[in-house]
Amino acid sequence: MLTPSERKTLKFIQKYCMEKGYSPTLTEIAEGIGIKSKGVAHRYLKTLESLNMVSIASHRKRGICLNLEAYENQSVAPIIPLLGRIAAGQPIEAIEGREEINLADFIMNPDRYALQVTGDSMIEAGILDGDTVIIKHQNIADNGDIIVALIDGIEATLKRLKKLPNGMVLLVPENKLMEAISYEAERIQIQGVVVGQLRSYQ
Amino acid sequence: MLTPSERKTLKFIQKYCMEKGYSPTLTEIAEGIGIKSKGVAHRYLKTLESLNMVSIASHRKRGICLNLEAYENQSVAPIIPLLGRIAAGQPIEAIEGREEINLADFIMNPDRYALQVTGDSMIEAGILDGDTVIIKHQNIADNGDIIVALIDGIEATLKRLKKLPNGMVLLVPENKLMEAISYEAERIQIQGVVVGQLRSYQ
DNA sequence: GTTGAATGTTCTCTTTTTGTTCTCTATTAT
DNA sequence: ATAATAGAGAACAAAAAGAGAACATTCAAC
Repeated sequence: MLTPSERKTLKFIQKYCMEKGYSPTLTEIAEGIGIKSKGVAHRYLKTLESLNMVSIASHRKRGICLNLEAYENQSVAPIIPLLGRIAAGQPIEAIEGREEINLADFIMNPDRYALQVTGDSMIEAGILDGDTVIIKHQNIADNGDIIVALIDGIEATLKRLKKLPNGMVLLVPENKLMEAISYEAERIQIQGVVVGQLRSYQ
Repeated sequence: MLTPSERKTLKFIQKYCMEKGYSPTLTEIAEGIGIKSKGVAHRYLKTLESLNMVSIASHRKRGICLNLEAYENQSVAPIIPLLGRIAAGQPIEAIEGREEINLADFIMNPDRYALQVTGDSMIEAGILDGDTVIIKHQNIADNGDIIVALIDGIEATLKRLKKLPNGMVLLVPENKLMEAISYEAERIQIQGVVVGQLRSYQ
């Protein structure tokens, strides 16, 4: 059984690794758990190692490795429990099989990047002013995709793509107050396709 | 596990390639990660190559290639580059300061969980059928919060909360086709507050 | 082709940061 | 009193970071 300080140490390491992608130094751990001595932090770490909670690459800097099996219940990976499905007028319905979602799967990929959306042109597609969209970098897109389009090499805009049979493309806003505009295909350069969207209410 | 400098190098290359469409030179990498020596940059690159994160065409100029597959299953921090702000009719505007978004911020706290939304009751708030919402578990909420409400201990629903002065609470759907319904406060139990929302288009 | 600037590669060196191992002290529960 | 838990901090070893020189190779201009 862990002592409170050891538990605190483990929690700190978990959080740090999750946020940064690499493990903390002894000094950072000491600071993180509110003590001044890295020697003490080292001692806690040794205990955690002897309990197989972590493994430590000797003398390597930032060489702490969380032992996932021992700590399955603690979410170390960017995973949150997916409790179920909520619909108006129903109890929350549990989802069998998938019990958690991994945010990394959701959007992480090296050719993805994020853009913050300004304006209301896509509100009827559920993309609001201030939302963040995840873009996959690619130069072609399918009909109906929401794309980042570069018009005449200058203006950038987020619109739904519609290819017209006559070599024109239509950029369709999802907002009744705005008009779709058609362009000659040569004027439009596709910079990427929206593959995800997220919003924070905090 | 990568050292912070190696990670920084990888991130820089990733961003550079995304923006320019070709890989940076050693001098550019050195400059990009804030050091002066291209020899050092080369050393980091060699480490990344040995970890299969990138492949390097020997002696070729700008011969760095990101190794997508290896990068994927690597447990990296859930961070993606935030390239800028997109508004209709403007070039993409760079955001100073924040250059990446950390998905872990979304979910760091252990009292968060996810729910998949069914139904259209919140579409005017940009929460569509099939979206996932991140819920912070708490029993009280402020006026205007979007909450998971349990009605009479049975039905669960996602609505915006409005407290009425007479001890009643109003659960307001964000959909013109639906009616807000008021309940005696005792019948409503708050299960959590929506702190985030995400959607995948894949 | 030849040439020269730009770039990649390989080193050695120094400095800084970090890990490891101690010893000493204080507090608390049994 | 004793043992377990906490903490401070010194001293040393080792790794990582960085600078920069020297040389090799490309590649584009001539």
